[in-house]
Order: sequence, then structure tokens, then C-alpha cells
Amino acid sequence: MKISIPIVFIADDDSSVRKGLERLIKSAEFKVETFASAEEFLQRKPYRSGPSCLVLDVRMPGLSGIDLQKELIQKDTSTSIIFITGHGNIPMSVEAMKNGAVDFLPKPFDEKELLSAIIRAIEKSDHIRKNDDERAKINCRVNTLTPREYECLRWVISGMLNKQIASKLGVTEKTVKVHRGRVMHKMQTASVAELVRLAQKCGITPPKK
Amino acid sequence: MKISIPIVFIADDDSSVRKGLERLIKSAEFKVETFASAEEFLQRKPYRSGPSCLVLDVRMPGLSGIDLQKELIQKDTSTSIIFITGHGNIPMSVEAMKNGAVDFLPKPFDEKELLSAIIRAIEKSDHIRKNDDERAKINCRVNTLTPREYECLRWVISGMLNKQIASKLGVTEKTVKVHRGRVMHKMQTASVAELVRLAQKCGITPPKK
DNA sequence: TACCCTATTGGACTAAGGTCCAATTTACAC
DNA sequence: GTGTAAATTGGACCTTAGTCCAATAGGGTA
Repeated sequence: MKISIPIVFIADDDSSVRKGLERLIKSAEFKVETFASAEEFLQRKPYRSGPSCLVLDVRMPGLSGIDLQKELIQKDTSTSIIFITGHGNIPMSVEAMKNGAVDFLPKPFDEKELLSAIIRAIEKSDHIRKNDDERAKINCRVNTLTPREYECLRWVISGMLNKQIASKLGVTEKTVKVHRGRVMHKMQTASVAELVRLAQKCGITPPKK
Repeated sequence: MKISIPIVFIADDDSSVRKGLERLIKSAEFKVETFASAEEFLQRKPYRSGPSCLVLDVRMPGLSGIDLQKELIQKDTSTSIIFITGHGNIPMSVEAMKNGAVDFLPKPFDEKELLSAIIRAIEKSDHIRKNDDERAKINCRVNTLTPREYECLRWVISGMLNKQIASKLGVTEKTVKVHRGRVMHKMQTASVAELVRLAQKCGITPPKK
């Protein structure tokens, strides 16, 4: 059983806004951390104890909110973003949404609106986290495969028979059976069906004939 | 080989805008059709010869652009939407993007911007179409399965052995083999690996143990 | 009632997958 | 040079999967 505590980050250069938001969000039983700039947020070590979201002011001195969003896309984090802004415009909001923001709220906004956006953002983050976790676990197993085993895995998930794989690899059917057995063992799967699903989850594709 | 001609629909109540857009988009070698209202567009029989997108004015008398978008989400069409607007606001653009719009352009916009959005929209539509097509084909096969065969399919893609499936269904292993053979034949697959992939594409899930 | 579809099973095989033990070869690191 | 990991193969066996032919039984329709 893994602990999973959601957290809401706030990044805004206006301290009164930070305090107001912090009070509001804490009242909704969320853990909160505030930052006065994008740079300050980037300093923080990645949060790993649960899903997270960032309530982010679009316009700030230094790195802007939009810039920060782009930074965060690079480092693959599960933190979902909600923008708030006093002086936004349509192209800005559209760009933010295209880049995966959960919401974009012009001030003044309804408190309920923000809280509902936060809930959606946390759910999205949680979803991403779970997927990432699963993929990471599978990749750990994949990394224990030798090159030949990996190659073999790809042919197996293509649905080929051992004898066909053998001829592809230029070895005997016997050898393929051994590799295949080791693949199943290392991947901790009991059936080809499971193997196909695992492979799919971490983007391993069957070779083209 | 299937013909695939992209088309761009335009829905705007202002006829001068329609004409201007039509000229522009035709100059980019796209087939174009124009509509003076959302209702008029809904009248049109669904376009099936290729990918399509809709350049849509947000504000129109009668059904608005946003309303039309919601309508189109219901009827599952592959038509992707690009909004254009003279008097939009942020919440409107955010809502449109949340609902899957490819872009949201306030007037006046750069012609290149619109054309690039159209290209992205057509690509997206094409992608959706291809997925839908594939799913439809698979579903045709699935629909030829008898209830028992379908049940059997779900157990097979869970990776279970024939004897295990047999005990789940309360029949002999022999019977499972027969069903299973028919499933493979009807689904036109030669391996469990392929079967798993097909099932996944049309949302068939393995039963929980 | 005759007919068809579905579901079920048996017999008799054939082929494919998987495992245990053992051995050889090669490449690369210490 | 010795050791280790990877790749390869053989033999012997057992388990699964898949197929052909044949047969029975129940439900529903023309």
C-alpha cells in the first residue's frame, strides 16, 4: 500500500494573491505550497508522494507562466497546471490549453470554479502518475532482458511461431524456446496475452515482417 | 485503395467572411463548402469521402458555434473544428479547447495561421477516421460471434489456458477448443497476440478473474 | 414438423509450446 | 589467463493447442 497525498502548488508573484489562494485551497483540505516565481518553483525538488497540480499565474516577472509550462513539459512530471490571470488574452489561453493545461481562469473567478478545476487537475495527475509508475515497473523488467531476448520478445508479441522466429533469427527452434522461456520469466508473465499487453504499455512494437 | 479527399467546411453568418475564407482556403487546394448557420451545417449529410474540418464562427444567430460543437460531439463525426471569432472571450475559448477544438482564432488572424490550423485539423480528422474505420471492421467480425464465443474470446485474451476457461464456463476443455477455434476463424486471426490487439482496439476487456 | 443455429462432447491425432539437465562457443572485463 | 554473461544447441519429456469427423440436444422459426 503506497501513501498518496495530493498537493497543490501555487506560483504567483503577488503575495496577497498567494495568501488568499492558500487559505482557500487549504480550506478544501489540500496540502499547499506557495512560490513567488516560476524560477522558485523550478528549484523545488520534484514531489513524489502523490498527485499534484500547479495553480499558476500567467504573467510574472522573469519566467512567465507559459514558459514554465513549457519547461515542465520537458521534464516529465505528472503535475497538472491551472492558469489564473488578470490580464490574459485568447491566444494565450488557447496556447496554454493546447499544451495541456487543465483550465485557464481569468480573474476574478468563482472560488468553486477553481476548486473544481483543482480536483480535475489532481485526478489527471493521479492518472498520469499511475500510468508512469506502471510503465516504469515494466521497463525495469525489460531492462533485464539481453539484446537477443528483447529481439525475441518483439517477434513473440507479433504472434509468430517459434519456428518462424527461429528462421528470422537464423537459429534453431530450440534456441527460440529457451529465449522465450527466459523472456516470460523475466517479464513475469504467464501468457502471451499478458506479454502483449505489457509490451504495449511501454511502447514495444512488433517488428514488421 | 480508398479515395480520400479532404474537405473544409465553413460556417459563418456573414457572407463576406464566407467568401473571403472560401477564396483563401481554395487557394490552398482544399475542397470547400460553406454554410450560413449551424443549423444549415447540421442539415448536410455526413461527409464520408475523406478527412474534414469545420471553420466555425463562435457567435451566430440561432445555434451558436459552441452549441454546434457540442452537437457534433454527440454524433460521432471525425470532423475537427477550428473556431474563429470577432467577439470572443477567454472562457469561451477555453471551453472550446476543452471540447476538443483544434484552434480558436480571434479576428483578425493571419491567413497562414488559419491554414496551418486547417492542416492540423485535417490530420487529426484523418487519424480519427482511420481509427474509426479499423474499429468498425473489427466490430463487424465481433458481431458474427455467438454469445458463448464472445465470452470465450474474453477469457482467451486474459491469457487463460483452455482448461481454466473450461472450468470458468463449466464445460469440458474440448468445448473450449472448439469455441476458441471458431473465434480465431471469425476474427481472422492466426495468433493470440493478434487477437489481443484487435480486442483492445475495440475496447473488449478480459474478465476479472 | 422440418430445419437451422448454438452449444456441447468424444475420439484420434498432429503440431506447438515449455522445461530440466547438460554442453559448447564467443566476447569482454578484471 | 581466468571468469562471467550471453548465445546456442541437443535430448528427453510433458503439457497445450488445434483440427477433422461425428454425434447429441435444446430453442426458435418457417
